[in-house]
Amino acid sequence: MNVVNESPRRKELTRLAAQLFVQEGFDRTTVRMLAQEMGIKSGSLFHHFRDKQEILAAVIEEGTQNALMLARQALEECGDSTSERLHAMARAHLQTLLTDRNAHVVALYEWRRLDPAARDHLSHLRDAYEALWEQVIDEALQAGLIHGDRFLVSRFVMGALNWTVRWYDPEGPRKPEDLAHELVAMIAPATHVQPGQSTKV
Amino acid sequence: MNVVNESPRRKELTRLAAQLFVQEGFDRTTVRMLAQEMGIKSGSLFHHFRDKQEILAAVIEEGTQNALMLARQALEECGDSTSERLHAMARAHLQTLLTDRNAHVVALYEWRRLDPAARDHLSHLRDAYEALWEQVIDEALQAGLIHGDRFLVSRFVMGALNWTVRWYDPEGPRKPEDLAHELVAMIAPATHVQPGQSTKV
DNA sequence: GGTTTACACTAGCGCTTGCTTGGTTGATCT
DNA sequence: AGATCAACCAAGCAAGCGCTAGTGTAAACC
Repeated sequence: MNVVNESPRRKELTRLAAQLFVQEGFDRTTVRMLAQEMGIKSGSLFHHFRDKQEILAAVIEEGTQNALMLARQALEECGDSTSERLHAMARAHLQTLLTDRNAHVVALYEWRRLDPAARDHLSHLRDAYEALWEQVIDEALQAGLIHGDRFLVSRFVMGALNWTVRWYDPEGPRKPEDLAHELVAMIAPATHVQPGQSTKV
Repeated sequence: MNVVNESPRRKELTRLAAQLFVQEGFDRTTVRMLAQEMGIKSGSLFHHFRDKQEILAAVIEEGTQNALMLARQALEECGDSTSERLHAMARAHLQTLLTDRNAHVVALYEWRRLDPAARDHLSHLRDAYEALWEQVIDEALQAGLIHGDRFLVSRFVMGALNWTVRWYDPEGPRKPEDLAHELVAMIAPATHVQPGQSTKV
């Protein structure tokens, strides 16, 4: 059984699984549905994954790794100002929801279906991501850009962002950039944003 | 089959079902588990509900009706100022999450498990609740209390609030009142809050 | 006093589930 | 040419699923 490695085939299967998990939910997605989507028979599935749980864990790990990487990259590439860093984080978050939507939706909705071992492992990844947010929010608090309780503000912001998967329509007129702008404007109204952009209301 | 009426027995069963749906998720909760929790045999369950779907719909309807009622009541009882109305809505929302937690978590997490007919019926209820929010946010926008896009701001606020079920600990030191205060302070920092309370930071 | 109603029971049908088993294929390596 | 190995398949098992049929019983109603 090809349980340990990270073959390209396994990656492709993980991507397909994410799509099905979003459409049907984890519990309603049967191994036979997964196999069919992948163009193989259900028995063959267990050559790539130890069990159904491991497919879920693979989907979530993939998505979270990706988000973490993109957020770190966004922070490195943006300017030093606190306002720019807030923007960069919000934009990166929303862009991953756009480009890597399935894995993220699964991570948000099916987290509780993970068994304790997988949950423990993956929560470290998630904590690393949330730590990035808390750090940037800390900076914004110290700079007087936003006000309030560190813990509560970061939870509220994460909530507002994560909730977007429920209503955001990538085909609509609003771009991730617009949402990020609006969110930062909402919590830090006095902010001067990136050069070249006016503070729209 | 006692499918139509709203017997007290049925209400009690709905409450128990909500608890199990939160613990296990809808799909993982079997009719046998539900029956055992209710102290009856699985066959007897179908005297009270047509099928398993109907139990889910009952749970969600109960919770949403409740939230809508409490929000309307809160708006009637609070003062006329926009700031007070914002506060009242946030406080009411968080208090329902505290007192009627199970039904709300089910409504948030298991919405997609509803069949189309039930979803259609219940979405009207939910829309009525969200309309209350949009109305209050509209007032706040017009009063210049907060700024931004009407649609986006209300979605962000709903997200921040709904997300609280993921991290809020009712046993902890923070009261719903505190969260409501902090949220309003975050999006409307210049607000003068209720008499007798200082703007804490 | 007979009928209806509400609520519960027992027993199990028909089907689906995650997963296993034992074996085949075709490419790659030595 | 033989060995190795990932990838796949056909067949099916044991368990569990939602739900039904038919029955019992005590209280409520006419």
